[in-house]
Amino acid sequence: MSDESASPERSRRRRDPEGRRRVIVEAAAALIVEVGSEGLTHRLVAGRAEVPLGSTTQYFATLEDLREAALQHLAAEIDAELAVVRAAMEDMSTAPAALASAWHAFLRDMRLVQADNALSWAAVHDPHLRSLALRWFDELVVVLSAHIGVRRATAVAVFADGATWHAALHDEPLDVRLLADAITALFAAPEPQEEER
Amino acid sequence: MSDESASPERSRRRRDPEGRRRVIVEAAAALIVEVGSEGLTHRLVAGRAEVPLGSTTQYFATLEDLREAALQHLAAEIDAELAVVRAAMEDMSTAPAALASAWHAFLRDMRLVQADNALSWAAVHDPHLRSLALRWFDELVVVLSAHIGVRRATAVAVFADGATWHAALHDEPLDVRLLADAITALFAAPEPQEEER
DNA sequence: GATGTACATGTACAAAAGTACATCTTAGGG
DNA sequence: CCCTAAGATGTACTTTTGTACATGTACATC
Repeated sequence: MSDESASPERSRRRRDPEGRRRVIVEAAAALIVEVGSEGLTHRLVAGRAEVPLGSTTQYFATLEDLREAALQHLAAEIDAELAVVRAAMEDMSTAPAALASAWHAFLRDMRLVQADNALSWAAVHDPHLRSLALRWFDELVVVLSAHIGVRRATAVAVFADGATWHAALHDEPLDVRLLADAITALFAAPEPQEEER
Repeated sequence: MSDESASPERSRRRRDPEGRRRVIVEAAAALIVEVGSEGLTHRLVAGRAEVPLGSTTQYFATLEDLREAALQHLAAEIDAELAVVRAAMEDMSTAPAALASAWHAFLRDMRLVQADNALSWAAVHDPHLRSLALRWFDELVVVLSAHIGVRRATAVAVFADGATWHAALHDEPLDVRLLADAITALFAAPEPQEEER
């Protein structure tokens, strides 16, 4: 019943290696968001990307390679969203509320939330993906550290991660007020000396 | 190379429906911790439980049923650990530090951490598992709410969840001092009136 | 316009996995 | 001691999947 042949005339498409590769990666990324990286199959990707099965194996030697390319694509998308968060930190006086607002905006994008979930889960059992999964976490800590120190920054990032899972499991983000209150509190948490000996 | 026939004499074991079922569920639970609920297969479970393939299909009509039984088993284990956390809340004066300490103990048990990861991930795409995955979260919120209100309790639970993922992705828990500082701060966060209109 | 190369496409094949089921064996009642 | 139902076991069958590869075709070059 699949409309694989929706356009009976489309017998063969133009040659476009880069475009083809892009389409495949994007389809794989979308599928990972929907079914997880473990549910990925060549045939699913081919169907979603509307390319023949053979194309998915031609551009990626193994399914694992395709998976990784797709996860990298998702990580980049998540990372792009962090630009907003970074901007929220410009004015330190409004930082906690602005950060809460920026994070709330991120949480409203279920696609990104589930992308992060998939990436984190995949990284748990594949250390090779750890740096990818922790990219936004580490960057967030770096950005925040300049203002509130490493330990408070880490606490805020941990809370942000928890909020992401909460949003995924409740199909909607926590209200921005709660985020703001929590982040404000964490900004003011005690920061013990790290260098004391 | 598998020592499937370690005891050449063990041609057939005694009849023991309940024990057999238990062994299968426990093997499945252990495997879910190791490879995730999506990596579960009848043959993997049979191998781990050292029972014939047929036994895994006899006690569970479908693999999905076995998966769910195993996840339920893991949820119960996690839940049991919450008893310690509950105890930490008895003396309110030391509550934040005691809670941090109890949670740190939980995070040191990688098996439980990864069990929680697997459960959460599975629940993201299977709403049927949501209540199972949120069991400890909801219970923690209930316990904390009595002392600090729903909103602060939720913030603490969200942080705890984030800390669980952090531990999983770093192969070790955050230091107990950071947990304590963050939880203390969240205990003191502003709690807006919820009923105001 | 010929031609060769790189890409597009369809098909085939072996391995893995879910499931069904026929066949044995145990244990408890007659 | 016999007999039968419930459980234990091994195997076979079908579907799905990763991957290889043979073949077809567009496009740059001459």
